[in-house]
Amino acid sequence: MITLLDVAKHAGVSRATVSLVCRNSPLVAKKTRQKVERAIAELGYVYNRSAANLRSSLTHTVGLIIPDIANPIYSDLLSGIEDVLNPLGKAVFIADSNESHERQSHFLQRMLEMRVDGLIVSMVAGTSSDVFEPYTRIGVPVIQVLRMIENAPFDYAGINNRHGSRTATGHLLDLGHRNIGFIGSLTSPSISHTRYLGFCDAIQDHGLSAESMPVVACRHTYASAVMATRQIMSMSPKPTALVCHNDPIAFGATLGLYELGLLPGQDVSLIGFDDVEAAASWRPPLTTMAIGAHQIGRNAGTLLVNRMKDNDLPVCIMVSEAILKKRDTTAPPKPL
Amino acid sequence: MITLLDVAKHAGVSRATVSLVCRNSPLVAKKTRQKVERAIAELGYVYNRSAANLRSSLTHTVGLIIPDIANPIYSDLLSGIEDVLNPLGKAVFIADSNESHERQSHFLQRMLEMRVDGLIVSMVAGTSSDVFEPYTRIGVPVIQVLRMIENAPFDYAGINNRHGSRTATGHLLDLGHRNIGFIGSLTSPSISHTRYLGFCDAIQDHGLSAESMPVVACRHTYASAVMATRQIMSMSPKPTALVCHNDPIAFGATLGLYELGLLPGQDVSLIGFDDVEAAASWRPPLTTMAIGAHQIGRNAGTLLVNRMKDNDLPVCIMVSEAILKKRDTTAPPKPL
DNA sequence: GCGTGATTTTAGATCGATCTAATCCTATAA
DNA sequence: TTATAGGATTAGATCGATCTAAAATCACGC
Repeated sequence: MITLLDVAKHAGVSRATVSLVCRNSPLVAKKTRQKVERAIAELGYVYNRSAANLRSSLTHTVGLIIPDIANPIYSDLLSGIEDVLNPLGKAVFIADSNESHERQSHFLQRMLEMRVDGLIVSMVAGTSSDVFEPYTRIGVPVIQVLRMIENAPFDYAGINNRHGSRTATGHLLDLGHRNIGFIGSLTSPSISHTRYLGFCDAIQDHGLSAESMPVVACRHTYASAVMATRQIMSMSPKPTALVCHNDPIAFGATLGLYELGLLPGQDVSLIGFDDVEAAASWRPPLTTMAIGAHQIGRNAGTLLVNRMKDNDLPVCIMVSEAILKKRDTTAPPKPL
Repeated sequence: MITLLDVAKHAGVSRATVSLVCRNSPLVAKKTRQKVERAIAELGYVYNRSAANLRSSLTHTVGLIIPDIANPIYSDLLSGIEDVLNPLGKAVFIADSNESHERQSHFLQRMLEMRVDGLIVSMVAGTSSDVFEPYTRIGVPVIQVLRMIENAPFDYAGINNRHGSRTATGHLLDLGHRNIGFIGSLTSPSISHTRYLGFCDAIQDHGLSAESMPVVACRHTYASAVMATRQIMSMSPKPTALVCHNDPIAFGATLGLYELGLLPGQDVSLIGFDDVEAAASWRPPLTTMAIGAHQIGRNAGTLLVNRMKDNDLPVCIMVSEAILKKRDTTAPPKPL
């Protein structure tokens, strides 16, 4: 195995110099750098990160733990995070907890052992802030993203779910709907509940009773959403519009409506949440609340960068507002 | 920072013993193990993987590079890989090349530097086997999955795309369709072409001319697939059935058909490829070719395990057959 | 009590980088 | 010619684990 020493001998310099070249240090003279780079190429030297990490305090590695790799918002989130961190030479390592506490703590442990410079986590529902204690003890910053623990001493980047949901519901009320159903999520109950509160806010804003509106919940599969739609459409008062916890559920709901012989946007209005890539190209194009997952990723990345510079900063909570994307699944209710 | 030495002192044993405990060695006596484990807990010791990796030859880490984290087949693939590797104590690190050669080689470099024990890669279209040369030189095994380079000296786990596509097309022909369109992929042109060849095989099996059948291609977004569908349905001969490169494109095609006022499975038959989770719960449930991505992941994991045991094994190509999942989007052509 | 073999434990060298602080150049000014 | 500043380079210690081979301990029969 070729090491720094071999390269150094071959280039006629010291190990220290080669090490500086590998790290693009401005200290080393142009000529020397070229000489060393040639030697590296000629010998086929491969940098050993374990050795580097052992000696230095930074690993230039950050961990990202997400609860569901199949949910498209997380690929947007990832690209936002990488936008900020890659230019700084940080590699982002992704792990999918799959909504399992066991898997989540396994990855937490592993990432701690590899001494990540920081951790960004969208945590499994019901996570206690205790699980991050080893991180705080060692001084590794933790950033929460999209999901958060109340009063936990960690930065957070996410959106205002309650207000977004209120806006979504308000949009339907403004169109004239008076019987509006809510399809929540069993998979992320906490966010779903917050969005339900926003739903109630809007209903009450219009002087109506939120308690009388039909509510169901489902999991994040089309089959589950189709079933929930069938269920909610048979409840009374029969809804003329549906607020869905997120876009995948809204997609399932359109399929459910098709099956009932109802046209989304004509017979029944429908609004989603997240504005995933597929929402605009769905047929009919889905009205939804854009959360800007990419930007949230950038925010999380920035929070981490700041905290890596100075871990004594006060806790920072960055909450952005969701924006209504009016497309074709919402319209005034059909006259009887 | 607490090290092995601190734990050793606290427990009244040597560093070596603590090290053995950390690695669950059967060498250490039960009593000693408990003593050490207590010390670890009391001191809040965190294992330092960089130090371990520097000294030992294995890092118990494998790299996985995929081209599109948003495609659901890769989450199935991942879970299959983890099924095999996690029980052996290997951690899988995922990176998304996003179909970019630059990103792919960046991750290849990084994973090599961290000395992964093995690499599983679904490579960007047009990748040359040269990019893996550093891996072979150092002796790190590389496994190709789902996508492969012809004649490259690496193991492969995937499916028989040509035969699967032939089966899919044959199914439509058996139902009586004679004008069948093919919607290919611009994103993975190589696989798409192979599937097109299978399409032609089936057409020719039935004594028809493949050249006369309408063919279009699109990207992996619903919008692109909707447009492709509109396009292909206006070509002549007007197809009564469509073979789609994969399920997401087939989903887009159903949306396109709805928009044209055509019912999938009644007015026009439709078959996908992959059998992603959403296919069964789609409305109408999508007929497709199941590739068993989870099992392919297990196969890739197994190939890697074998090769980690003995890197002198001859190259092994594991090609499984896709299975027809007959659901509701395929039916005999409508009588005129 | 002692030899024997199996089981546990350990000392000390080692992996390959980075860090610190010192030294070596080189160019310019006095 | 020499002093000096500043840039470029380096020697040697160090990070925290694992490995090897040897030593210590234990169990047991004679």
